[in-house]
Amino acid sequence: MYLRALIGLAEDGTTTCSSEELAATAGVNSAKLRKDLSYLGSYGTRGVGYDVEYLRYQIAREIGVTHDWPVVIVGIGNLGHALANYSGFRSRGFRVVALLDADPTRHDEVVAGLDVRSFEDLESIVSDNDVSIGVIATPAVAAQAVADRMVAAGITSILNFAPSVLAVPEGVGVRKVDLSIELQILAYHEQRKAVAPGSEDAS
Amino acid sequence: MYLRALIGLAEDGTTTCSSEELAATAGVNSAKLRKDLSYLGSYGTRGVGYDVEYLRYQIAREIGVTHDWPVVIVGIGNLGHALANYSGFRSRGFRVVALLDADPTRHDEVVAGLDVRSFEDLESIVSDNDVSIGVIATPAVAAQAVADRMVAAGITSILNFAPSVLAVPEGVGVRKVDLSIELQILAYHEQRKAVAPGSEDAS
DNA sequence: AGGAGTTTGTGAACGGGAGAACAAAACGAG
DNA sequence: CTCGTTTTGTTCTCCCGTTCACAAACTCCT
Repeated sequence: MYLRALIGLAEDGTTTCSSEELAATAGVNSAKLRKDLSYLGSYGTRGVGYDVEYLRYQIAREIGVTHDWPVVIVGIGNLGHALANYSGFRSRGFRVVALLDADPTRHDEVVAGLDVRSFEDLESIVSDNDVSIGVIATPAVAAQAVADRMVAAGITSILNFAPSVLAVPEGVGVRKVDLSIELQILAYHEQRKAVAPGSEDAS
Repeated sequence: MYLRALIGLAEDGTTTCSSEELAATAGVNSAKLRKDLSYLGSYGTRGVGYDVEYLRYQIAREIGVTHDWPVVIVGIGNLGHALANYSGFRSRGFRVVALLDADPTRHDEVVAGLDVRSFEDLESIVSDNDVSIGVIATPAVAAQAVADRMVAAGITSILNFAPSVLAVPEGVGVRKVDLSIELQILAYHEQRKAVAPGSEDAS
């Protein structure tokens, strides 16, 4: 998030910024921002602030966006389709090297300039392209099997969009994004507002 | 998440479950699960466990999924397209009532059985359908303007997929989902593994 | 009926993140 | 050179979520 904010500031022509400004742009408290940055090193100048370009480079280096990360996406339904086309991945240093789907009827399609290939090709794609990150956009029932296969093929980080809990070996990273749970959280607060307008729930 | 897990158990024919089982299914600690459920009330039976159907209904009622929530999606690019078609929304009680885009060249399209309409129609759609939840799937530069317009139209909960911090008045709920930040977090841990294999960073 | 075995609900301890506050450092004016 | 101003880096404190541990409560078997 700080990197995003810094890129925005750089595009606006800002060369120097204080923790207060950067924190406001990123939407956090300035003390928290300074503490977070201090874990990376001491890249600010007291009395002056942070050099936007320098800090931007340091954060980018630290979090690894200087690399180009190859990614495979499994499950080319609606969501997989959108992820394959999502420009935010490319601009953040991620390169989608393959789209896989278990359904043979989808293997004719070309999505985002890539052939949709058979899930059976996973192992060769992973080893040929040195892929370490996989994205699961399948239905929930298939997610665990896909994850197992990914791990066996050598993938060590998984981004899971299926609404299921994945069991993976030690050392494999998993992050889960559940689109409808986010909406449910909003709906919950909406309901609270409607049930007890302006007052705390006491039942 | 607990509701998801309960639905899964119900589909498997399970009628009763212990906190231990449900916690394992949902991927959390059993003590945490019991404490979370205790905030809703005392719906379990000591020595027996929880009745799956009963608990399922109680959670559904509490979080508001018994309602049918109308939703508008603004920004019908790749992501908006996928969200409009995403079956997970419908099955969780959300109904997409309109798709809006500021680009007139997109107004011809029909996505997920709905016409893509002009962003100008926001106010009438919101009042006609009593919409309180809006989804922003626009580029980052447009997000704040869309949010302002949504708030003015009467929307009180916003799910933001654009990578920007939204400023909204008190009382308006905002949740942010940033797809590429999730990948960046995975890439960060990947880099750490590569730089210091099997050892802690000490620099 | 009574005891053994389970499982919930909750009080207490632990850990970690977030904000307030302050010392250290840099810069500029006189 | 010195003093005042600004802003970082860091410590201290507070608060909240998580986990442990145990009493209360329920079932089943004898």
